[in-house]
Amino acid sequence: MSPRNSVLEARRTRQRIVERGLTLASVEGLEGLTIGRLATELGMSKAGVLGHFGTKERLQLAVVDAAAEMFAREVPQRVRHVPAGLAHLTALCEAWISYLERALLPGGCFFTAVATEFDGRGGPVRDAVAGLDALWRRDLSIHIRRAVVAGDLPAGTDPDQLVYELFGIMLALNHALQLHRDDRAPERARRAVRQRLGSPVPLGER
Amino acid sequence: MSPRNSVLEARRTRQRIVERGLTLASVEGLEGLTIGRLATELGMSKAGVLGHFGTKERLQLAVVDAAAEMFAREVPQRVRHVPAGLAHLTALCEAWISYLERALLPGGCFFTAVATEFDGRGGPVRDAVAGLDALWRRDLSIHIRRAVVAGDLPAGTDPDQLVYELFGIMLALNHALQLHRDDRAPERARRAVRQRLGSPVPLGER
DNA sequence: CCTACCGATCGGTAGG
DNA sequence: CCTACCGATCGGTAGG
Repeated sequence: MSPRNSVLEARRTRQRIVERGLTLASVEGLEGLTIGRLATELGMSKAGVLGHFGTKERLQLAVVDAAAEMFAREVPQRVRHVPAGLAHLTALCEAWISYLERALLPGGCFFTAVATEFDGRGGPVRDAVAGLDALWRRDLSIHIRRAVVAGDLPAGTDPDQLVYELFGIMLALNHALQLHRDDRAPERARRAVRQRLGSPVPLGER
Repeated sequence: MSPRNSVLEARRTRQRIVERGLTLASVEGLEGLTIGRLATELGMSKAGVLGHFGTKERLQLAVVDAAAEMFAREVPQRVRHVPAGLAHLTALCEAWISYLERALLPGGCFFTAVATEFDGRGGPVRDAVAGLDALWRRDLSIHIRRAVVAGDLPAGTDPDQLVYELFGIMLALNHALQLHRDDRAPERARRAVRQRLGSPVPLGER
């Protein structure tokens, strides 16, 4: 309510908190993300941080939203110009691998971390993560179906099976990168994707 | 030091603590495993619990050990009678799937949970988990090499690539079971394994 | 193995 | 957005 802080400035502060929270949570987890530490790192008071959200759970949900936006920006939006079907699916997988490889967040894939952290519990955070995961699976599934209809994937392809296997490839990539810092893992992920989807059309020929 | 508590009884108490700790940690994580909660659930004092380990970190390491023993008992030891090579590898994968499917621990695979929880940090707990993970990969790799030498897997097979893909299948299984309670996931895992290793020898013909 | 205690930190609130 | 504060819980220690 200080006259120096306009609504716009408050919104910017909120965004700063959420962005720092996302970075912190990727390493410490969403439960290990504490208001006190966040406040210290931002040079704010705890009450100043919490005031933007009300409760820790709503802060966690805001961080989940930010992670979803980041993933959308880095993966699906990067390839939105690629035609639907197999080409799009292949481009999505490459963008997904690249996203994990570049490690934009220090703790690796935020959703993998939060999914394993919250999968044994109930509550809105778990529901939000599960919902986003399901949405993403559906996106992949749609492109697989298109590719099958177009004859670019074998007619007998089971979309859910392929989604399952693609998820496995990416989970294994995140695991190898984060736990073993194995820099040959991205290459293995690409090989595994290629085996399932075929070679991508080279950039120059698109 | 109470005369009623022999060394043997102390060891049994220690085991009770570790077992309960393993169950708790599979849901709450190794950091979310608190000495106070463990004490309450066991009807003990905090000091009584901590006395067996000295520090929380050593309690965490004891829980990691117990998880490794459980996994060894449930997966490799169950198939130790199966001949080395492809048959053994196939049996290992089936035991691994079955282990995840039966969900002996309420939070799913302990190592997946702890690996993602600690992969962004340093310290002995992370090192212990990374070491066990590497050991398990090596076991799988050895059987793959044997199978290639015996001509049961294609000559060009890259062992590390196959280990990578098998890990992905199991990580995806744990993910689907825990986050979505998707009971068709074990079937998908089996199909994916079959595609890579071929059909297992039926039980009756072994 | 217990009671009794320590300083630090947790999420959150009151009041401005 | 701040200071000042709340009860609860954290990991850990002293002493028996």
